[in-house]
Amino acid sequence: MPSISLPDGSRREYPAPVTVAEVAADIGAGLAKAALAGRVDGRLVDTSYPIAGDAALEIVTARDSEGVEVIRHSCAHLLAQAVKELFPGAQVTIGPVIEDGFYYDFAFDRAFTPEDLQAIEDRMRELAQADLQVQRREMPRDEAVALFRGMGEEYKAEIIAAIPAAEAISLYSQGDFVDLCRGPHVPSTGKIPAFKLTKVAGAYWRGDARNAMLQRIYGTAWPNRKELDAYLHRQAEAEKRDHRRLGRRLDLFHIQEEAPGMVFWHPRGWMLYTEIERYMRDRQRAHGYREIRTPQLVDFSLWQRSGHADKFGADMFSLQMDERAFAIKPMNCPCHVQVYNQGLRSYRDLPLRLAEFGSCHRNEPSGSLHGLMRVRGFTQDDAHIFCTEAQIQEEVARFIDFLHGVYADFGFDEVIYRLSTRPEQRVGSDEIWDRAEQALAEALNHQGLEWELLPGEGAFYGPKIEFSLKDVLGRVWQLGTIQVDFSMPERLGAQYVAADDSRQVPVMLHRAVLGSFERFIGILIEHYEGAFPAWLAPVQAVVLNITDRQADYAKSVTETLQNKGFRVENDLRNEKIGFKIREHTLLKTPYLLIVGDRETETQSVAIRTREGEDLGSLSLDRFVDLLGDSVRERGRGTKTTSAE
RNA sequence: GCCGGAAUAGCUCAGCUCGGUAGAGCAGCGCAUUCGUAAUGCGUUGGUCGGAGGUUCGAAUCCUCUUUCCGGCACCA
Repeated sequence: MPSISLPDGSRREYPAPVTVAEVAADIGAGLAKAALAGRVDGRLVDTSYPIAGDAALEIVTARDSEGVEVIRHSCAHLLAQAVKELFPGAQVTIGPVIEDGFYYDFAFDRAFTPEDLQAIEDRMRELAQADLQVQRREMPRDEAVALFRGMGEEYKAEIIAAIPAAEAISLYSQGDFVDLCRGPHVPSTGKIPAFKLTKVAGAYWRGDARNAMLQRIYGTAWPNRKELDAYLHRQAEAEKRDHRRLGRRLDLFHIQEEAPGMVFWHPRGWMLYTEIERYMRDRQRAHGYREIRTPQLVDFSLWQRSGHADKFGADMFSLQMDERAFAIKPMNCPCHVQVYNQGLRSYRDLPLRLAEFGSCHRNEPSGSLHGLMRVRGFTQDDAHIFCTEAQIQEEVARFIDFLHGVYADFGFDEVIYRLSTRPEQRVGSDEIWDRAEQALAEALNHQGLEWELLPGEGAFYGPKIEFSLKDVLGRVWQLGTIQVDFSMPERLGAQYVAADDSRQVPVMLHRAVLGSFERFIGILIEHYEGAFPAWLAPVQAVVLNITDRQADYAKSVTETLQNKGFRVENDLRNEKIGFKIREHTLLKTPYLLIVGDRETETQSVAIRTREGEDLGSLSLDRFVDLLGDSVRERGRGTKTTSAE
């Protein structure tokens, strides 16, 4: 006698057990058609799920995010079914839902071609059209292992064999296709309305590089054609923001074959870079850091003592000169300890904050290089705080405040916090790790921040907090970090004299706000789509004359603004004003100052923003104020000077 | 590093399937035009087709190796 309560608070009584689909039909024909799954007492189930007793029920449709996930998950199965029909030799493995879509990994003796992909997608459409019933059944584990082994599905059998023997396995079938799955799934293949296969790529079995390479097919699926199109449009928009493309178009930097993973900065890009560096230097000083500079090339033995050689020796650029081995520094920390070690330190010197815009090189795997985002030569806004254990929490808290201010100045306000704890390969005792992990967790809690735990993701010498932010497209980028290190100071002999005259080993906090300048600039380019706020724009304003008659006035305007410290250029070419406006708009210069006879006479400038807004004619003094304000507000500003 | 794809003028791309020593638009350069808010017109320069081998009478095109890039995977001190 199930009594079923619904989200609107109403209640329905049934004389006998009913399925989710039956309740949906009872409520209305429209809902019955839209039902993709159910949520019974909080648990997601199929629409065929029978409810025997009293329960709370929600009908899940494509309007719910879970409903969309069910569609994507079922679409992964549809993909697997199509592949098995077209390529019986392929073995199925796993097919999870991911953001905006799904993928399915197949073991196959060759790679799928783009033509295969098209054929598979066509077949999926036919199968969806056929509206095959999706059926769920359960089976004891060992029976399921035997079933899949019998079908030649070794990978699937291996997955099932890893499930505890006592658990019943749920299988889903549609047509002749059967797959192991937890579910739930849509009731029939016709409920997968809009999908597209997007790419094919290799992926390791169980995500481990020692295992076989599988063929992964990616796809996206949506409740309707319109949402699918909107998604594809978003993808195309994201592509327009690609920093590699904008980097070339805006003449910021380039990378070439002779120096893979290293950046050639052009004047405009370097202006942006040095502006950011100047800002960071200023902020750092204000937060009690002292800047230093340490060597690029250091005897290999230092890296052996620091422990880097053990774990990363193969990924360091090293060379042999005059029977001595050197390495180009991959990190700054061991060098910073050398600076710390000069002279005898007192507890009164702590905390000692040493900062360096440290140029580092790492031989990153060739396949991981990606524009400015992953390079082999980069510069960190690095610093090491030498302090006592008792000072850790306060230092971490101060750092978090510092970092929040910097991110806000760059126009980012959504920060994501993650705490990574001890990895398998590490230095230092468990007791030390306990203390370090706890100190970081407490600092986060003390600041009232919500954070996520990443077990095993810490650095080899200590746990870390990672600070990520969301850009304008909602993509998450990891930038800042603070790491507690109880090991390296000891390994490298750092000491201080405590109040009781004893010799103690300081704790070292590794920290960075932006991470690498290269990567951060890549993120900024994409976040702003190259339309940098005035304080960062390589050229803040450009003066355009209408005819040669105003050339002298245009030059004097340019000079006046340059003398006020602004980055201003002029464009005196004999071109139509519309042409010049178009060019400088495409170069995303914040302010276009147009001078014709009228402006020359009144000693003013007609201002047009890169957004196409006409600010009218202003006296030069008033424009100086306008630009000055625009620069001062940095990335916290309004629409005129930021992305959108 | 692994799987797959790509590399042709400064940029974006065509030519490659079916081998006969390269073509467009934009940019650049020259000339005319002096024109008030997103492309003025005409003319013109420019490439040993990523590199090295091979097949062939002949290779941008076919084969092998290699470098780099792109999309994933793995890695990321």
